[in-house]
Amino acid sequence: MGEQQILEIFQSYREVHQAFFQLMTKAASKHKLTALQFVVLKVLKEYPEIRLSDLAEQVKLGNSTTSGIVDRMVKAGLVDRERTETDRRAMTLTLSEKGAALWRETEATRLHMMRSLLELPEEDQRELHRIQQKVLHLLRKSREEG
Amino acid sequence: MGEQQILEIFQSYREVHQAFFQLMTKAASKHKLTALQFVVLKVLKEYPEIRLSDLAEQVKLGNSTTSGIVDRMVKAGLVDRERTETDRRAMTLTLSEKGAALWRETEATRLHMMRSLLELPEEDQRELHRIQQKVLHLLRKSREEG
DNA sequence: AGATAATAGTTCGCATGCGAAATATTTTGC
DNA sequence: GCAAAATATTTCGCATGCGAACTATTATCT
Repeated sequence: MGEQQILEIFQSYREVHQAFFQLMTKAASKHKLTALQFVVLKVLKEYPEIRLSDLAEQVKLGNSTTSGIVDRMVKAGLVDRERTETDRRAMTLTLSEKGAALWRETEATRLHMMRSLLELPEEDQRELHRIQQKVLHLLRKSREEG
Repeated sequence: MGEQQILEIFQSYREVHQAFFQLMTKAASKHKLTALQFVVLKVLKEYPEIRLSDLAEQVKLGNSTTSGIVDRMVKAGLVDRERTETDRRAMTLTLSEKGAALWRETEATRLHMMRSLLELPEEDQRELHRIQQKVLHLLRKSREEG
């Protein structure tokens, strides 16, 4: 596989990633949310009282990035952010009343957004997952080796 | 495929994309470049006198994003940006002497960076490409349908 | 217990990334 | 040939995204 092919894979990943992101952005905007706020809303619904670092882990983002996203949601009144009782370094995140209500309103939008994606055959999903893991492994190995 | 699986695919794409990006960032930083400057350097080498919109097309980015990237490269003295003779709306982009020299210096780094990636079997590359196209198609269809 | 190390979040500086609006130029319609 | 539409790029506002530096708190080591 030559340099050209590698660059093409790199760009094809960015294309798919951005297409995904734009699809979610469009869906989220119906509720005056951003794509990541849409995702965070779901995580907070599933994991009440989650810590910021655990949320970051869930959404596969760095701490500082997640902190910013949460901060904007707190300012918008969607999330309550309080110091954790048992560890006063940490923050406990919970959906506010407004956030929980908004989550319920987004359900139809979520299903509608996913409609087309459901068409990807199970077989392809498995293959995609398998190769993704392989690629991730190679990339991480390469990164470690410097 | 449920909502959960879709979100997982979305995140796995972001993970691979970011791993790629970080690998390139690390390689590029050896020459005091960013990942995208690294890519643009190569495109400008291959397509001298390219227009900004054609460069944007090549790297799969929007015009405004590409404009910013090029602007920083012009300020760094790597790229010459001039009004196109035949169409004074457009800009013609070329590597400067400094940019061309830097490009030559990056060759070893490029090859080194790609080393691990070359291990992905041809079979997997083809499968990956096939499924990527399918996913992209589904995403675009979904986007158009609103 | 007190110094030291580790951990959790936030803030900062920088670079993407987009769409919308603005500017300059060219093309089209009549 | 001139008004209107189309096109190329830049600028703007906003939201990611990262790592490094900073603050506050907790854990560890002796």
